Amino acid sequence: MAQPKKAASIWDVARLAGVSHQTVSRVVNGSPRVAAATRDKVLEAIAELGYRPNRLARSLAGGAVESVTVLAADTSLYGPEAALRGIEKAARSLDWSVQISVLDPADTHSDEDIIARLPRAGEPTIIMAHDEPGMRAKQVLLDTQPQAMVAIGPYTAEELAASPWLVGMDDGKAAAEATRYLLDQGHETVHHLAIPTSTGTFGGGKAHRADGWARTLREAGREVPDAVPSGWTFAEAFKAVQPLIADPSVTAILCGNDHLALATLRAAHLAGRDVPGDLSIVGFDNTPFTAYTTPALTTVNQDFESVGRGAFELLRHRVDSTNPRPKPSWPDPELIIRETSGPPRSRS
Amino acid sequence: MAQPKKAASIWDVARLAGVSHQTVSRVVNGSPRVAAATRDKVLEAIAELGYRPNRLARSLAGGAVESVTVLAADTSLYGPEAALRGIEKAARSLDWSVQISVLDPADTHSDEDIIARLPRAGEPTIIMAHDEPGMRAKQVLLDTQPQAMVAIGPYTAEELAASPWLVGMDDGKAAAEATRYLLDQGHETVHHLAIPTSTGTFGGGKAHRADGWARTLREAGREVPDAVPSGWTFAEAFKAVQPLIADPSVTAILCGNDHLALATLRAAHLAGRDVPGDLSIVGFDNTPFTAYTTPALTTVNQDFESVGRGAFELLRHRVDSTNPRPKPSWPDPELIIRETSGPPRSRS
DNA sequence: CCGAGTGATGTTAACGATCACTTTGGTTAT
DNA sequence: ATAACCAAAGTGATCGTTAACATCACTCGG
Repeated sequence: MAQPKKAASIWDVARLAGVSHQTVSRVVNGSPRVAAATRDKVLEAIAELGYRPNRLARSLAGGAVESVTVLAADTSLYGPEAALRGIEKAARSLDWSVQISVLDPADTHSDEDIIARLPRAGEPTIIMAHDEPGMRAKQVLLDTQPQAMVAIGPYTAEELAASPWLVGMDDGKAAAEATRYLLDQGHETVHHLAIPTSTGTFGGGKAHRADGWARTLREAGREVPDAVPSGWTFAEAFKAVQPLIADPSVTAILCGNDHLALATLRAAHLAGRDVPGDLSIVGFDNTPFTAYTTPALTTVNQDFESVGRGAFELLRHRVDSTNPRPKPSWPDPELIIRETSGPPRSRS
Repeated sequence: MAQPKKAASIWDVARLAGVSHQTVSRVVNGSPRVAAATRDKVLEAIAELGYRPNRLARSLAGGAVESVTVLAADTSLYGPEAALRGIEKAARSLDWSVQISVLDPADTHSDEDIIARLPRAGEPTIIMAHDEPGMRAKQVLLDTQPQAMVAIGPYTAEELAASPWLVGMDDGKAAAEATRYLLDQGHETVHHLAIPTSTGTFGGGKAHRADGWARTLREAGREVPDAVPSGWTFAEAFKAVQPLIADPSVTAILCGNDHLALATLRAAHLAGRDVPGDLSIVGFDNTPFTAYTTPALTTVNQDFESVGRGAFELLRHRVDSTNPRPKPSWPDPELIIRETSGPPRSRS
């Protein structure tokens, strides 16, 4: 206890078992070419010394890679969190180790900063490119080690097919579905409270939520109101949505995610607007809390976990092309209709 | 591109710059004993080759440690997430690298499984011991490498003082404060919907939420109803709380966290019980969404981020005792009164 | 009875960095 | 002029592990 005795190495085990270190290595890695008696001796020594292999040394020595680093910023959102779970599960089932490194959204990381997150050059990496820091990180890794990276984000089928390092879902399609549903309910038009990545520097891709929304309105020959930009937090959303809430001609708001939707619901309640009578609100992501708000939020469910799984499979293929390339799949979004949406109350 | 050309090593840089590998090492690590001209040559070579030091090799060679691994299970709860942010910030500001390894709550990890999470024996580790898998992990690490671990969890001042590897907050005290508040509002007694760790195998510590609640009721001479055990999910909480909702004599429920509180609020609404008229509900943790539900949740705020920071400082002390031992501090819990609590409606 | 094959081990050389020394020159004090 | 010193740079060992190759003792077929 007072003596922080150093951890046993493969050599200590070898000495105690009376064999060479290489034989110990063979036992540890389950090589078949070890006599049963020897194996037992070694295992005994391992147990006695409490030996555990040093993963750093192992991968330095060029052993199998079997480790992924996930770069993510905001893991408090349900989508990324679920995708992460998918990656974890897929990786664990193959005995890969998974490390997560969190990018600070406030901080603007320099390129070196981002690269320094990786334990070594060429470390297999999955990037959650759903927000600004993630998209930055994607660019940096793309320039640095494109062969050992995969990014998750909102992309169309074409984009996915064109870029061998992308995995994602077509958020635009999902937004289109939600918008069409609101139109079908009889709303004149649908307003949009947009997450930061749908607008500004990084936004504008056809697979983005705002794009799917606008496209659908145009196709239906409706007026396309300006999308209202919001920050990621409840407080920012609450503030940003006020003009929409105050405007009685607004009867339906599609929100960029469920957090924005909850803030909108709250704002509507405080302003005395009835939901869904005066105003329909639709969220995005099917975050667990949405089923338990009052009224319960209508939202769009997407299978993030399977996207995470797909990202891991693709990474495995890219790192070692003997692994099969998973066929790109975009899980179909599913609209979950609950209590915050319905037909507009007919004007008197 | 086709050629996944190997990453440049320190030797490649040395050769290109016409110096020894050791000089390159000096430049990279900012040693003062390098001539300016040499430094420039080396930096140029580094830039040209896109060299980045291999962290694995570096820590193998016995360089400064400067890396923490955080073991956590459920990071979707606000508390752990905020604590993690605290660790991240503290670590980054000293240029330590942080890896997170997620324990699967469903899976019962074997001891080796948990240990295998660490990149090497002796890796400095912080464990989020707020749930079952975390508590398991704490035990395992305690047996394996107590000198390089710190655990975060609910502990009393005495427990914290006695165990040099613990950091935490006195949840019992916080629960006591919330319970006293409800009693002061005039409620006969207060019921408790408990998180799994407050009951069962791991529960029962004096710093646990359920304990603070029961203690306060006893001290006030009130009847102490059985705590109602709940799982972690909304669905489990919703189901578990039904008997309390159905019982009209129940006028106040203290919930083990904000998720349970939201489920309780939803259940009360569906059962037609008015909140806070018929029923007061108090949550725990001040999860961001609590300010935006309708009615907004009364809850207990705790400064998780500073606990995370404290954990990192303590770990630094334990790994290298020349670093000062941070004085244990338990940030004071703060009751945030919003709209789900108040005096009971007087019986007619 | 001998050479080839084979299964179980040992030996040596990386891997990419740091650490503890050693060497090389040029100043400075005596 | 010479010892002493110092800054700048190099050399070799080392960290814990795996890969590649070498060795050794058997067994087996001809």
